[in-house]
Amino acid sequence: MTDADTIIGNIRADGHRLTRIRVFMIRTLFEAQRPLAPSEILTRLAGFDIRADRTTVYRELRFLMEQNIVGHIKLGDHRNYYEILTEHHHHLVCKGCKNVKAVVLDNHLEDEERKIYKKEKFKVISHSLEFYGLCDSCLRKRA
Amino acid sequence: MTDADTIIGNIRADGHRLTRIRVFMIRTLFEAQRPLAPSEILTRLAGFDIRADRTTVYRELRFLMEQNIVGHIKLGDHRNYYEILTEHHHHLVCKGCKNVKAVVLDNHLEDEERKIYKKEKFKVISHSLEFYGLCDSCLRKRA
DNA sequence: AAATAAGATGCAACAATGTTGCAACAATAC
DNA sequence: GTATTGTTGCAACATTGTTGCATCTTATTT
Repeated sequence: MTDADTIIGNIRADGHRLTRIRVFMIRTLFEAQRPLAPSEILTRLAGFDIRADRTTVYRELRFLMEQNIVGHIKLGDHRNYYEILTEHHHHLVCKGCKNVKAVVLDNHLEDEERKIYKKEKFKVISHSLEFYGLCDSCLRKRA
Repeated sequence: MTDADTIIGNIRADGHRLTRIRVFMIRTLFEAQRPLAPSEILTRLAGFDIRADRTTVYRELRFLMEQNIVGHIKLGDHRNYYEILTEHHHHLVCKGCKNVKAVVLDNHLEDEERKIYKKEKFKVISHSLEFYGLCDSCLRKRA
C-alpha cells in the first residue's frame, strides 16, 4: 500500500515529468477510493480548478497504465473505469445505488488458473472478477 | 443445454412474436459459439442477406436479456458482448489472437459470495469473471 | 536566468457505439 | 381480410474514445 506522494516521486525518479494534470490525476484517483471513468476524472479535476481536455485524460491514463500505476476495469455499464493498482482485489457493484466497493478474497483463484492451464493449455496472466448485487442499505430499502 | 429451436418455441409460447430478425439473431448467437458484439451480429445477419438497422439489434438484445435468453459480458475492450445463457461459465480471452473460449469452473464462488455477505452485508446476485492470457497456439508462437 | 530539447497539452476533426422519437410496417388473433 | 399491437428503419442526437498538429511546459544545460 503506497500513497500518492510516493508514486509521484517514483514517476520523477523514472525520468518522467511531473505536470500539474498528471499530479492531480493521481491524487484524484487515490482520493476517489473507487474506480473512476474518464468523464468523472474530468469533473473532479474541474473541482480543483484544473481545466483539462478529454484527450489529455485519455492519454494520461494510457501513460499511467504503461507505468503500471493504474489499472483498467469494467463495471457493467458501457464505460471504462480506472483505478490505482494496489493490493489485488475485486469489486462489489451495487445494482441499487451503483456504489462500488473493493473486496479482497481469501481465494485468489490460483488453483483454478492452474487447472485451466492443465485442461485447456491456456496460460492465465490476469483475471477480472466483479460481483453484482445489493449493498446493505439498498437491501433494507427493498425489504 | 437447449438448442435454438427450443428457445424460439418458448418465445412463441410466452406470447412474443417471432420476427425474421429475432429468429436469425438467436440462431446467429447460437452458432457463433462465443460472445458477439452488436456490430458483429449485424455483419453476420448481413451474411444471411438480412439487412437490419443498428437500432433494431440493440433493441432486440435488450428484449432477449429481459427474457433471460441472452446475457451481457465484457471482454476487456470497449465493446459490449452478448451470448446465449446456457450453463454458468466464464471466459478465457487470449491476448494474442483475441479468441474467446468458454470454461466451466469447479469452484462456482458460492463460498466466496457467502463470505462477502457475512463480512460486508453485500448480497451477491451475479458475478462476472474473465481470464486473460495466452492460448496454446499463441504460447507456442512466442516460445 | 535564458536557451534548449523533449514531452505534454488543447483544439479541431473524426470514428464508433449506443439512444430516442416517430412514422411505417408486419406478425398474430379474430 | 381486418384490427391490434409489437417491431422496424430512419433521422437526429449523445457519449465515448482517437488522431494530427501547432503550441506550450517541464526540466536540463549553459
